[in-house]
Amino acid sequence: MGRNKYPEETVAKILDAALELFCAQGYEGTSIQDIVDRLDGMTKGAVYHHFKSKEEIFNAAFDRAMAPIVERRRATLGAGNMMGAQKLKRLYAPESVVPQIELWARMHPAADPVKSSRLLAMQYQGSFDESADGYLLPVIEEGIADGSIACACPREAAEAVSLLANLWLLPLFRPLENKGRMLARAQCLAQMAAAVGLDLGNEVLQTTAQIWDVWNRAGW
Amino acid sequence: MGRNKYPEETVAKILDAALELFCAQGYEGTSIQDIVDRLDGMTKGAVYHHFKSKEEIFNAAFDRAMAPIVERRRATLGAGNMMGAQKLKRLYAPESVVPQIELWARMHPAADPVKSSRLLAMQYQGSFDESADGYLLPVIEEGIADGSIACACPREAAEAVSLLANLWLLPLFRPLENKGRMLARAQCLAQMAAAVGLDLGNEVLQTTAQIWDVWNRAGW
DNA sequence: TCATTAAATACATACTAATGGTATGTATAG
DNA sequence: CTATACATACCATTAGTATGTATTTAATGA
Repeated sequence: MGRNKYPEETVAKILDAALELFCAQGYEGTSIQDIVDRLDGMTKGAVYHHFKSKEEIFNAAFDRAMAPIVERRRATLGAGNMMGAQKLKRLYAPESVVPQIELWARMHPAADPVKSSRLLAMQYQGSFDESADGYLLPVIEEGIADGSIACACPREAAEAVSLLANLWLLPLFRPLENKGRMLARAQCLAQMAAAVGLDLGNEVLQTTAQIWDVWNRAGW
Repeated sequence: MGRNKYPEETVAKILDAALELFCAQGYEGTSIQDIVDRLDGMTKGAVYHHFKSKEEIFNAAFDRAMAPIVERRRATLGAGNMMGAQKLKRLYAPESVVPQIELWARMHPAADPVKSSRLLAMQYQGSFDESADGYLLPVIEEGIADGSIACACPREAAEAVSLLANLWLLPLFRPLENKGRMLARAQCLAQMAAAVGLDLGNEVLQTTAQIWDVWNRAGW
């Protein structure tokens, strides 16, 4: 076959297949050939025409999947009529978190830290760069500036809360027996956050309950 | 060469080389051949005679390195003359933590979550299984039983504190600019722990300062 | 506006080097 | 003599590359 009129469809197919496989089998557990095999009839040449390495495919796949979530959050936080403290609560309200969870649920990452080590590293780094530095810290600083938040160590609080929210509250890479334990984690996190000046809001428990349901509805 | 009179020396050499390489270059970044090349004259046959897979070498290397630390901690916590609260403080006192840090400092893991993703996964899993379930939760429960600790969510507190201590306070896989920021993390962690009933002790800041020094003395 | 052509693009095919692991051979210790 | 501690030779899989080919698109000219 020669060239395709709509190469972006090919790219989309590659990224769809890659995302699913990387989630289910991990980075090292997924070969380029595995991806190619899901691209009815296409070959490795197509893949390496559009992407220069496995690494690039991995990043592109997740960037693409995350893009709508990121955009949504940007829009939510962009509104100028909220104080910092309000925005903080918004960040952990169902309407902000659930779409993200639905994405993760669709992606079905393997509940095995070793198999998912690459994903785990991504989430770990993202907790600092994207969550903490990217939006949580700015919101906290906004809150401090407008007087709605009193936090002595904004950066540290942002990092700790992000890390706990992403790698502990969400049971992405380790199974969690039941809803009760997840709610306990949420409660615990909220208490710890409050101790450093961050009120995550009363909705956190509701949010968590919804997360659990979304998670399990997806067949976990 | 035929067989060696002291095969355990061979095993030790393999594990030493493996540990260093896995830390510096990561799991996937280290090939069996890399290890073999450090075993003056020996070949892959030797390696695969003593270990059945790369995975097994990885685990054995870290188990061996951690063994004295684990033993030491067991001994410390075994003493029956301390209350739970005391033992908890002991866990975060310099004499308990510094040996562990010295080990990590010798191992020099790459400060790059992706390169170190496998190590990160190990630490992540260890934070639950070894740290939280292994010794922190038992100590907390002991403290609750003897009345020295009041903690409403022991398991959750143990997990959260372990995770933060291992993956955040210790800057294993991400560089940390200066001592001040590390102390700020310690302070923040102590505050958060206190909020769920865990008093890590006044020594935590001292411990952290020492950790920083050990870390940097090792050429970070 | 439309045919012609040149160039860029979208793939397919064939290949390479490196890798984890295995099968098997051989010398030595016990 | 047998089990063990290696060495040697080999294999299948993998990420990635080099190159070939068909088709789309852009440029050209009338």
